[in-house]
Amino acid sequence: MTTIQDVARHADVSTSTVSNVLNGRADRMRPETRQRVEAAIEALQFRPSKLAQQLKTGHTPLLGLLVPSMSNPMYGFIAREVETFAQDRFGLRLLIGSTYRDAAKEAAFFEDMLSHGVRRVIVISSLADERHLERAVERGMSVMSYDRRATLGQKTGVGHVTPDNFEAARLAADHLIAHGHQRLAFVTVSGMTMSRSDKIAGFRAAAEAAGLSKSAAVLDGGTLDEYGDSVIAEVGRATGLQLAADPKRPTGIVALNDLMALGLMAGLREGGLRVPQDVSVVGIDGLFLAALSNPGLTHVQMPIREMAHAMVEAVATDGAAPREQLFSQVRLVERESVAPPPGPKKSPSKARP
Amino acid sequence: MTTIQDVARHADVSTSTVSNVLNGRADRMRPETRQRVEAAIEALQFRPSKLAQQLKTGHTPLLGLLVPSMSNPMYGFIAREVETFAQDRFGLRLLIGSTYRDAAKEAAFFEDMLSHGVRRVIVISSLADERHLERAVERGMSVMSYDRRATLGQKTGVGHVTPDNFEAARLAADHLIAHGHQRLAFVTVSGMTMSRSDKIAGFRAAAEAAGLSKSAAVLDGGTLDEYGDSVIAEVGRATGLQLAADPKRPTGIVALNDLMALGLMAGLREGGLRVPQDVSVVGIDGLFLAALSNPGLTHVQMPIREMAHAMVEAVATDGAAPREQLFSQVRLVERESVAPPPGPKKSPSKARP
DNA sequence: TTGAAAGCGCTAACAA
DNA sequence: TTGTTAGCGCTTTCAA
Repeated sequence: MTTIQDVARHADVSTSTVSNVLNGRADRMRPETRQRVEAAIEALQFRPSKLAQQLKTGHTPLLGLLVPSMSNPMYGFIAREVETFAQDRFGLRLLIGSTYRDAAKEAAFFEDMLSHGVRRVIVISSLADERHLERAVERGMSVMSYDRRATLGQKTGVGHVTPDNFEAARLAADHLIAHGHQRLAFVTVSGMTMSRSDKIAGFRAAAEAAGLSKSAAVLDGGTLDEYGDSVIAEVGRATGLQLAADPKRPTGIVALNDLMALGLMAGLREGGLRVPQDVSVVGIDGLFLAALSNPGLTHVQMPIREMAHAMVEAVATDGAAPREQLFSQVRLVERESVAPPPGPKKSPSKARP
Repeated sequence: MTTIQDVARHADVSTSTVSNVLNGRADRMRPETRQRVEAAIEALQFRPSKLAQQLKTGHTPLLGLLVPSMSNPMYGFIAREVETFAQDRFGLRLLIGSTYRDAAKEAAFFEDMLSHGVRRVIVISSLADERHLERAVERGMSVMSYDRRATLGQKTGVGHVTPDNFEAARLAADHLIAHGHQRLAFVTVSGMTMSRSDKIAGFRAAAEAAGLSKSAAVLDGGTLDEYGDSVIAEVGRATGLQLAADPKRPTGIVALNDLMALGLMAGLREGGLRVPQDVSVVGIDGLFLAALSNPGLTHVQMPIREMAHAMVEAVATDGAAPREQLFSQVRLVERESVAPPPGPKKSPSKARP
């Protein structure tokens, strides 16, 4: 491996001179010297070891990203946006880890990041508390958390970026209501997270505003095991199957997210129901896969890219970018999974009971 | 930050003694000494800096993974398997990069890996030549390439793991043929890669064996732009739409991969055709998403996890594991996207012309 | 059984 | 304008 010493020798200068050209301090030397150094670098194909640079400076151009599972298309998309932006804009490479929603794995990731000298981490966690994140901050890390609001009135070193989950679910429920649905349901999985409760609140607010509180239910489809990605679709499918067998089922359903909505549609179909003729479904997220489903899934699009960029900016510019952000640009994308409710119902225009 | 010096001072020993307990050489000291050191480590919450260790030893417990795009569910799945296995089995963390199928980005990734001291890299590349990989090997890297066979008779430092693409496509085409299809097509995108040509060969072999060569076509759906993941589904959809308008269209289609198959089905549907009543579709890959589509996508399942593990093993054990492997355990998973061809056709049992 | 010391490749005072 | 030098935190001879 070529070192800075080799270059110095080759160019007949000292290592500090080489270091100076490496670090943009070429003004401190004669142009001729600089050229000799550059020629030597080129000739020897010298690439400074980031390892050594890091050891010396304490900084490493690495960004840590912790997701529940990389194979979940949603997290995959976020990861891609984070990686591309971090690299193009700040020259940061991405160190990624899947936690499978396991606290021990999450803690181990932080330990490793620390010992690797990584001081910037973005976390998508569904863990109940944030204490391990706080501890990382105390140890000198800059950490941004996705999809969790800051706990009210609690000062923290951890920054937060989150979409407007309340509004997203409200929009989804409203869309169903506007089509005349009166028996509504929000389908989720076991375990309450901040974003889930925000969505539920949004869903309930829409129902209430339409005077439908009594016929709006929140359905818990079951537990997510460690692999939480294809699994969430499975939970959706099981729920769909169950719903199909229930004569008092809702006619309009808001799903926790797109993957669950896709599973739900599959389950409903397996149970002999048609979407949207028998049941309407709305997802939340904005996955491109929603455009491929049959029927195309109507969903609420979250500003994923913007949020990914905001998180990168926050950890990369330490302090210069806002660390608490709510992204409210959620919008409904209409496809074919929503229609008026079936049967002898009033028409949408006079749907109020 | 706590250093080995702090620990040594706290335990009243030398740094070498601390280093010895850190590296499992506790036999070289009195149990009492060892205990003092361990107590100090615990008390100070000391975690050795991997940075410094790396600089000294030249090894870093990092694995590089280069994929075309992390947001492609297929690559996301591979990435997850690679990461989990590398971490659980070898304690390796994952440094990941998306290339968007761009040669410059790919080269830059290798440069960075090198300067970070990363010596193990797994690459999923669709670039035409492998010279940049060879160069990395020459510079001391251990690299495994996915989905590309070694070029025949060319000795190389780059290892290869690939599924049996020929067999996968053959299986898919055979399945269609067994259902009585006579007008077959393989739908792909522009640009030939090794795995694509293997699939095409397998498809053709099946057609030929059934005496259907003349009515088996290879369709190029168009170019993949830099974002090649949702895009491949778009290409599929466009192709489906086009096919729907063609009265001489094939009745049985093998898609390059599952994502393309999903897009194809959406396009066919948009064009007014029903799958499988009008056109049958078979995918290749084994994405869990295929189970959610409507109709459920029949596809050929590749042994992704096994291949991911094999690649990790090959780079992690340098030399101890085989570096050239073909995974032949491909199998057809039947769902609902295949049926006998429509119209006044012979029945499947006497389909041979 | 333990410690002193050299050095991995680099940066950045400080000197010259 | 250029060079000398002291580390960054660790591992590993070699000596005591």
